[in-house]
Formats: sequence, C-alpha cells, structure tokens
Amino acid sequence: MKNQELARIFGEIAEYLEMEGVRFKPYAYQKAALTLAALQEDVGEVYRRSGLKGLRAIPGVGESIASKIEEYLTSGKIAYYEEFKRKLPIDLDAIIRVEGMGPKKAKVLYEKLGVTTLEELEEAARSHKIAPLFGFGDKTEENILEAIEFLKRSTGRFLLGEILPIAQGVLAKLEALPEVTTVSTAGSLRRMKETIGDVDFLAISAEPAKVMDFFVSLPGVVKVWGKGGTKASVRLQQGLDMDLRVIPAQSYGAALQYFTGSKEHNIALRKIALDQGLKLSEYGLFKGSEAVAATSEEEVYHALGLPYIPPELREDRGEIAAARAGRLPALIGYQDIRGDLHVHSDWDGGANSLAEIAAAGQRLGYEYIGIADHTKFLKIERGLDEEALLARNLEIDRLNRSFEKAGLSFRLLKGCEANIMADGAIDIVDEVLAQLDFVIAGIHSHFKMNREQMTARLVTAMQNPHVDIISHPTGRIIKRRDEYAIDLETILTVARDTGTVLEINSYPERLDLNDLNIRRAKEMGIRMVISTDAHQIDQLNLMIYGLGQARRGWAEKADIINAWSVTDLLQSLKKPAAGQL
DNA sequence: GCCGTTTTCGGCCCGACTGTTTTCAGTCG
Repeated sequence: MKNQELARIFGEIAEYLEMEGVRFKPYAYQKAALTLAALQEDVGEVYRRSGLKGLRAIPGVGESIASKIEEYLTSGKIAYYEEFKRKLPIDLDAIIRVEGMGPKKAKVLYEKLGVTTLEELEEAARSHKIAPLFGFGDKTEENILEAIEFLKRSTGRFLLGEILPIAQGVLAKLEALPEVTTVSTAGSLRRMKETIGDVDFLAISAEPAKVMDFFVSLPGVVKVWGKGGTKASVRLQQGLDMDLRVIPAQSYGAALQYFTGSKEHNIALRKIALDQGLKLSEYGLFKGSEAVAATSEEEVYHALGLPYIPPELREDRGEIAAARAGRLPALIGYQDIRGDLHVHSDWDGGANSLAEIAAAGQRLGYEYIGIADHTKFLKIERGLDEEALLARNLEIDRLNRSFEKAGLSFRLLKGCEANIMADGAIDIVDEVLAQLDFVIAGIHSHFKMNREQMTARLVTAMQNPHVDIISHPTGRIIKRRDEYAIDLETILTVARDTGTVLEINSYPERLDLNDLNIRRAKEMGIRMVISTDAHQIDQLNLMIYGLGQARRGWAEKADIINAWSVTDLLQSLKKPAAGQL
C-alpha cells in the first residue's frame, strides 16, 4: 500500500513549493497528502479499478496530482519531486523540526551557507555564520542552537497512556483551586490521540494571576518557559511540556474548540464559517464584530449548522461531511463497557488469582471477565497446557457457582490466548478449545515472516472454527516495533467472512488495531472487542485507551462485543462446526 | 493545484508572536 509513501512525498513537495515562495500550491499538495494518509483504501487499488478518473475522485486530488500518483504507481518515481530534490538537496524533514526553522529560512541557509543537514546547521550556528545574514540575527542564531539542543534531548512524543494519568492529576489539582471556575484539557490529549506532544489546559478564573502562580509551582515542574497574565508554560521532570491558558468565560467554548483542534478540523470549520459570511477564531464565531456563538462548543457547532462533534472525531477525516448529513456515528461511550475478555490470571504469568480478578471486575461494575491465559507454547509466560486449562476451568466453575449463590450477576468466562504457530496452527488441541467459552489467538513468535506467509498464517488461524478473536492483530509496538508484514485487506476480508472478532488491545504501547484500522474494520462490518490484556488487576483500568481509539475509529456499541450482555456476546461467537468436536 | 447547493475563474484559514525590520516576513499552533 503506497498511500503513506505518497503522502510523505506530497508533503515534501508542499515544503519545497513553500521554499520557492509559490503561493497556494503548497496548500493543495498538503491537502492531498493529508487525504492520502487517511485514505482507507489502497490508492493503488483505486487506480487499478478506476484509473485516473478514480484518483481524481479522491478529495484534493485533481488532474496534476492524479497523474503524479499514476507516475509513482507505474514507475516508482515522480520526476517533479526528483527535480526538487536535485535542485535543493536538503534534509528538510530534519531541519524544519528545529523550532523556528521553516522552509524559507532553510532555503536561505542552503543558498548562502550550503546547509543541507542538521549537523551542518548546528556547525553554521556555532561558528556564527548565521547571525550576519540578512533577515537573521544574534537571537535567531541562539534560538537555533537551543532548539537543536532540545531536539537532541527530547524523546519525541509521549504515549497517551504515559500522559493521561499525569494530566488528570494536574487537572484535579486545578479543579480544586477556589479561584478556578472551570478547567479542561484540550489538544491531542482531549482527542485521545495515541501519542501526545504536549498537554494543554484551559481554565476560567476571576483571578488568573493566582492560577498562574499555582501552575508554575506545581510539584514536578523543573522549568518555567514563560509566565504571563493569562498564559503559562512549564516543563515537568518527565520531559513533558504543559501549557495553561486562562480564558474569559464568554469565549471559553470557542477557545476550547480552537485549542482542541485538530488543526485540519479547525481549518475546515473556518471555511464553513466563511461560506456563511462568518468568521471563526479562538475568540468566537463572529458576524462582523458581533459574536454569534462563543461560550460553549455546542453553541459554536450549532451556529455553523452542525451537530456537536466529539473531540475524538475532529481530524478532518470526513466527520464534518457526516455531521452535515446527520450521519455522525453514535460513538461507543466511556461507560458502555460491560466486561473485559482478555485478562491473564496467576495460572499463567499473571499477578492475580481468579478470585481477585473477579472481585476487581465486580468493583468496576462489569458483568463478566474473560480469563485468557497464555497457552503452552509461550514458555516465558508459563503458558498452560491442555491439562492445566481444564483444571483452571474447574476452578472458574466453582467460583461462578459461588457468585450465583450470592445472587451476583457476574461471571468469569473460560478462555485462553493461544498461540498461532508459524503454519497457522493453534498450540492447543481442538477437544480442549471446544470446552472454552471463547478462544483468543495471537502471534507471539516468528515475527519476521514475509508478507505472504504471515498473511496466510493469520488466515489459517481465522479459518479455525474454534478461534473467536485475534489479539493485537497487526503486532505493532508504538515507537519500538513495526506491524508484522501483513496484507491487512485480506485479513479484514477473511475476518468478515469467517465471523472472527478483531481485538482493540488497550495496552498503551499497542493500541492495536489503531484508529484508522478500526474504522476500516467497522466499515466492513467486522465486530471488535476492546481488551486490556491485563496481567494484574490495576491494568483493568487501561480500558479507557482502547475505548479512546475505538471512538477515534468511529465505533458504535453495535461494533464492540464487550459492550453487549454476556448472552448476546456468547451467541455472537463462532460455533464449532459439527463433527469437529 | 484544487474547487464550486452562489462560482469553470478567482478565490484559497486565523491570530499571535518573534526577530528582524522601519512596516513586515516567517513561523507556530
């Protein structure tokens, strides 16, 4: 699938055009890049099916970009892009990551000083060659060096799962201040993106100065970047930056909308405003100088003729068109989960007993928890063999009887997370699989197989009538390991045809399926399960991260089997074919 | 270069900040 490669190339072309000072074209290429990056279908498939005409039907793709896509698909290169790279052989990607450096400055530094890499940029600044240039100065040179230092130290974006607990702690402290009327997070955190750059807070307060003082002296603050009357910016010892803005109550909604983003969503909204003779900014929606809407987000959306759009959808991935057409999904809610189907007990490498897990599940208000212990191939996790699985089942039966006797509407379900071997076989015999309420199967070995083999391996597993769920289907570990080489279209098609459920794994490093894949699966009518993969009961709380991704993937209750009652859930799983038992 | 429930030509997102300039370009979010 070439979508991401093409998106990257068009994004770079946009930067090159920006360098040349070309007007408007960069915007067009940028838009095409964003559309391609978010496109569900393989662009090559679109081309094979409907040719240039099909490509041009993609929003933001016209005659010129369509022919460039064609050129790339047929020859592997785009001459227009190669020409730019030849003329301006700059590592743009690296250089514009330096705060304050953009394409224009990069071009000047290349032409005057021959700077093409981050190292050369640093060298030029250190030897004071930049300050004397026209349009630059001492301060710019200093800032470049500081920004490069920051880049070297920073680890890039943080996992949502690392940041949300920290942000919730700060939020609670701000909420507790008597001077604070209202406070909320904004930005990518509020949209539940899988990784977060920095954290934004917005607050209403009659005494902003006191709130600022409190914010910059929070425990864990190691540096105050800036502190003014209504805005402060700090760094925490974890290396994370946080911003706080105090907003007047009358424009809080417009500010919350604005600072929640995404940028692309906001741009699209402002266009709608313009079409209606209105102007949208962080201060409100204006007709001339009169504010039409500003105090709440709902008001802003309604004044634009749209229903409220939940933050998780605000990525300019079609949510505005859906809102206009009255076809926004009724997203699964954070309270809709009725159980967790992927929990490891101390029968395998997990930390807690079945009774402890059941008690934790009841505290969460769950109706069921599925015990999905590892199976025998996974020695390192003390995976269970057939005999151990059956013994564990007896204990689950015993516990369930005691819950029933106590009048509790809670039960443990008997499952396992079996291993999909290199040939697609499952490491537990069918007779035992058939005695479980559900079977999850996942890949835990041989990660480096080629695309055909890996796809065939998963297809074989899904065709097994005992396999109900595939865990962490793509295998990616954020910032550490890429997806397995798989043909996801084939996987999705077979999942649909065999009625196999795909997991949305809530581990912050996994979030697998991710938001875009969840959306593709949903559109194909594939059912999913949001699971924590908890190895200790504290991790049952990871559910929120999977839920966030499910919402970002437009999932509704009907798409997520553990938002259903235990009866509906069990009925929806595959039945072993007759004669297989 | 793309696009059109006003448009096939004339538009294309907004405001603030910074550092450099004597009125503004570049960058950022």
